[in-house]
Amino acid sequence: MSNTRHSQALKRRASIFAALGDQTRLTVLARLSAGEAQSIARLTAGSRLSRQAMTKHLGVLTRAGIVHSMRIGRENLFRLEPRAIIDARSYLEQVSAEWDDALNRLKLHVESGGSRE
Amino acid sequence: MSNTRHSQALKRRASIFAALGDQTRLTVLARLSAGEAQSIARLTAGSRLSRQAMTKHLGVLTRAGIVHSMRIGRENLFRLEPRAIIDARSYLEQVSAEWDDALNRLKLHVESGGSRE
DNA sequence: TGAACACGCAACAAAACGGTTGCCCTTCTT
DNA sequence: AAGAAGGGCAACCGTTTTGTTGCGTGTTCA
Repeated sequence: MSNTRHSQALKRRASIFAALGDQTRLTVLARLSAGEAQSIARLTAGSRLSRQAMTKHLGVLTRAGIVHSMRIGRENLFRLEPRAIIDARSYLEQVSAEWDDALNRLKLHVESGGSRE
Repeated sequence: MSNTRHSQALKRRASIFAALGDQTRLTVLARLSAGEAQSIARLTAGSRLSRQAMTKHLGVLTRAGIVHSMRIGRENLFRLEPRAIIDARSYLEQVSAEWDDALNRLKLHVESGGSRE
């Protein structure tokens, strides 16, 4: 079934948006969007969270593909992974484009006085 | 504090993304992006959910400002509200732009052989 | 008018979420 | 070698989310 593949894409997108749906994680993202990879301790320093809480948030972002990490010595450095962001962005572009199209069709429809389909 | 206003914007954005972070709601959005306002019963018909579950999902989308409804007779019609979508989209554009900038700066930095800061 | 339709509200249960605490291990640093 | 720094793992807890069920209300239509 092509339905299955479709459903997988949907699930993945949902997980990306879900990962973005949290203040703390958006803040982390803002810090990482500066480009520099940062350790858990460093990311924790700027917030009121415990290190373990931050670790969990980073886990959510990682599983959603928004971020990825590499171990360097005793540190675990996290960096932004823009592919997921770009995917989410293009999805929203698509939705709003479809909506615009629908609006334009409706407007034309009304102006032309048509009533067929 | 300007911090408070900032935090409010963050919270709102997070709630928008959180509302998008669900398969069922993404499916609803896809249907509504066709442009036509649809009733709860009609939206429910295409899914395996109960009407009440769908009602709750629509509540989430409504509170996030992604959708709005109007009562017509005995029906409650829901329509897409693109402002929230556009806001979310522009945020993602901003993040990926910042990230691109960071990458470019890094690349320039490496190529020029600089090591300061 | 009465049945069918569309919906709201409230109570409830199961699962997911966000966060904490305690303990342990590895890696630096002195 | 010993302490400090960075972090993983698992158990636990309160809250939120997601979904269900039961029941009541307004609307449409034959």
